[in-house]
Amino acid sequence: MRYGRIPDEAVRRLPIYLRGLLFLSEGGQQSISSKDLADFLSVNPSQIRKDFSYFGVFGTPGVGYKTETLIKQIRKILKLDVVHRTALAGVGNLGSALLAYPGFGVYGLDIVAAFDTDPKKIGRKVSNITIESSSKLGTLRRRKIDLAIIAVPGDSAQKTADVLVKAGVKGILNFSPCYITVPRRVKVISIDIAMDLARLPYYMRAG
Amino acid sequence: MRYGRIPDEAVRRLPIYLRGLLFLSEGGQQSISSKDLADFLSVNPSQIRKDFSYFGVFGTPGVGYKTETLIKQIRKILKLDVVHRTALAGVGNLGSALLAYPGFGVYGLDIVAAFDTDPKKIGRKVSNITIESSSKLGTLRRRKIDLAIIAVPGDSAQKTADVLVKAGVKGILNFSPCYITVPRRVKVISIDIAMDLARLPYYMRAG
DNA sequence: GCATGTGAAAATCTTCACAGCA
DNA sequence: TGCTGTGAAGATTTTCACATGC
Repeated sequence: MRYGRIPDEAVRRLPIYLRGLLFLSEGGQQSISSKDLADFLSVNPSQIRKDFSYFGVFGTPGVGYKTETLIKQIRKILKLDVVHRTALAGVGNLGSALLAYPGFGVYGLDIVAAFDTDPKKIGRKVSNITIESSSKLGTLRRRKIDLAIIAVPGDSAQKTADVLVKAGVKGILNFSPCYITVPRRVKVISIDIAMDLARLPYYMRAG
Repeated sequence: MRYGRIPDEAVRRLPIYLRGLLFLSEGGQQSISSKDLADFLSVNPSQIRKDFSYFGVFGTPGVGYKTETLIKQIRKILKLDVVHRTALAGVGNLGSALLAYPGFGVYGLDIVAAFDTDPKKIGRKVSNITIESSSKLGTLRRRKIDLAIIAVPGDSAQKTADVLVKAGVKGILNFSPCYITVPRRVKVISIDIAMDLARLPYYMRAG
């Protein structure tokens, strides 16, 4: 499936394309050109074609890409064609919101377990998931859970990551405002909400 | 304050540097070299020096940067030296979590108002903020609120953005899974949580 | 004719390497 | 000596432009 070196940026854009395609495919059009998609997403059409070519995704000259096929191919490249069982570590305000978040399903991601250290929370149900003790994180491998979301306070983020890695998790989405160190085989994507907000004022015009 | 064209990437890194500096300054060291900071953040020291130079931030050869001064300068560049009053649109699960989120204060960002369309929510207090009707969004300008967070469902995100822009907001942090169109003078930064998670499986090793 | 796929060019971003100063 | 600031080199990414195929 790989065609030479693939820019990380291209991987980052693939879910954007997928989201746009899913939206546009609801309109029922059988095929879509790179220009159609580019206009919709406000990006450059060549960029889209080049990105697709990195992954060996090809369309029909003079026509475009078959919408359904394209969606399937992108899903397959991103390994979203199989459901990924995901665990949540830390069921505070943010964690609870993530459990209720409706957007994951679209991408074949399913939060199937939630963990917290607070004894008061353990056993409680949030969005149909029963909160378990963090001491049970070791069961993840047996339960075929390969992704995890860290939504614990910063000071315990690294410790949580260590446990998750030991439990066989292969990818971590980190919401804590901390840099996390893991073995190279594990991928971490970090979202620091405050840091994104912190960039906004810079772009504000005077007045 | 501008020294020639500044890469967007440099702006994106500034809050990362700031976060690291705040952490390291707690240790009490008066000055810090680009290497110290780079090691701590796992980045390249030249990158840091070059980034600083874009903004006219200079250190002392042979010594480094004066920690306190550096923090102040970065805050000023990012316009975080004045408090930014921020509004939240949409007090669902995610919105509530954001209201409770402790990380904004560090960057001088303060959520001072929350809005929702659900009559059942209006008047209720969440994290000490009384939820107001979305019909009151027009009051933002008078209340000196210049930033906003969109945490409404995707299908009303654009409508909400339109109202916010009309109400004088100059920057928007968008959590809805939608592309939002605004006048050029307004900056939008979007965070699509599911999309970030969707990139993870790609990097997973087989097995 | 129309839209793809792709080398080549352009633009951008990162790292190097070193002169210069405390 | 040690670390900065910065031109220049290198690496990467984006865009162009056009030959190719439907």
